[in-house]
Amino acid sequence: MPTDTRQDSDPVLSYGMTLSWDINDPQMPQEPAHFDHFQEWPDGYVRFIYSSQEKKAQRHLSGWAMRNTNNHNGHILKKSCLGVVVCSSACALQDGSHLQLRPAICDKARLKQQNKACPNCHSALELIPCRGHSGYPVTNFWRLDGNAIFFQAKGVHDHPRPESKSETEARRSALKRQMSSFYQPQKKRTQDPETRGNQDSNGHFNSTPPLESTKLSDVANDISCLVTGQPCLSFPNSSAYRAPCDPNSCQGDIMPPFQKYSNPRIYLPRPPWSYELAGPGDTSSSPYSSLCKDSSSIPNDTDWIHLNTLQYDINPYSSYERSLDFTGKPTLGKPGLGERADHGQCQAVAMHPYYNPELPCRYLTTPPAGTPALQTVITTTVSYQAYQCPALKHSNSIQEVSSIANCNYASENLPVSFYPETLDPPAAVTQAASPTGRTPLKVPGGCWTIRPALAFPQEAAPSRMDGADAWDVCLSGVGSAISYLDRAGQSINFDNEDF
DNA sequence: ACCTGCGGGCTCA
DNA sequence: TGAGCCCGCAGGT
Repeated sequence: MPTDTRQDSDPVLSYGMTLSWDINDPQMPQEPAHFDHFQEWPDGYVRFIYSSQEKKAQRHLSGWAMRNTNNHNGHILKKSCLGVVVCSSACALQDGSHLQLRPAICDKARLKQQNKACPNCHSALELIPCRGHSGYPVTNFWRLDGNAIFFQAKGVHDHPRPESKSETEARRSALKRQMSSFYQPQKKRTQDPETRGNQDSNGHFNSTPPLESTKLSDVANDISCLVTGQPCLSFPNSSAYRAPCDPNSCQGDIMPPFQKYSNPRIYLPRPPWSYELAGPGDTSSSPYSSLCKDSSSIPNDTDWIHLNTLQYDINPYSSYERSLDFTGKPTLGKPGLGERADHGQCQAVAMHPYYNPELPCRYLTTPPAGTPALQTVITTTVSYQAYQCPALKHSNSIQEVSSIANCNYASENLPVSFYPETLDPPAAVTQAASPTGRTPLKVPGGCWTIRPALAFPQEAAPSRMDGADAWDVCLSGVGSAISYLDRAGQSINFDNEDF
């Protein structure tokens, strides 16, 4: 039975955190009185206790791309984060967003995934490894004990969120359903020359061969990177996309009823913020309608169409979490990049925009020698305050950046908003901020913000660059976030012709 | 094809 | 010894 709202709405008071235990303890808390609601995006040094009946917990699911890691303990399942796949050139989509693909769990599949070119700029795709745990990937531990599933996370993800697992699964299942009805209409359509090869003036996709000459399975795999049922980038009725429940807990679970749309063959990712899209309902004038007319314009590799714009991990929550005295053994910081050579990231350090030394970024930062691991030195005071989401393009203002990112955070990364009474984002934010007693204010346009007064402890370290720069660089999706705000304030207007 | 869990084995501190 | 990683295998979807 889940804990009451109050408990879960407070990271500290989440039931798992109220009890003192460690995943490695010989004896786990017996007969837990309460269970936490499942957290799809656990971040920070958190612990949860789930019911053994919780399906997602049973499957050890996570929004993060976690791969199994052998810890030589049959009773404790350990998983480490794979990070996120991005374009090596960090190319911006027309709306300013960036690729944030979910790394394949399978090593082979992941290599294959990285060998693909970014269809947006034809650069290589690169894997940003997670180094959120003292230079190592964030690890999650699962342990079944009695009627409880104990979950413990160690580390703070230092990369954007990938596409969630549930999104991927839902998209694939949706794709399966669509593929059956796809082939016939497509076959007919390819006989119509007017419907082919005229989607992209840059030739990015217009050379895509007809599906008849393309393995359907390939198409399926590629399209599988499209999102779950977001039809043709149009939002026929934005209200249909408003999450009927918390977007965090329901990511991918709540599938837009795409079947009802007239042309459901092409699905584009549902950006995180699509949950909140409440703009003018009719977007039938979307430029993407042209794409929808012709499935032959489906890019060979549509992985890139993952507009995870706002999934940057700002995590005031995590900062708060890190201020706790974690029961785990502190881990001294380790050199980050140097030890990552085996991950093939050295080159990325030199080439990858995310690692650009001239562009201070969390991905680049290496814990200074002698600096305690981040989880052990947190004294971060997260000052929640209202901040107005700016409605301007690509600003260098850290405040604007952070506010945007936190808009997302507030709506999506709060592991506390899993209750019907918190389904309303403002309510969720309010609850999230409640530990500090500070309540965010609603921003015109429906964007709720929580702005941390301080950067992360890492950023606060002497060796780290100015926090504003870091924010500015790392939050590469801000452009699209702002664009979204623009759109939200006006109308949903996707105009990426590359689609 | 891919995900997932398991487990052997290696390196390093 | 513990942590982290790599790899292969098997079962499932």
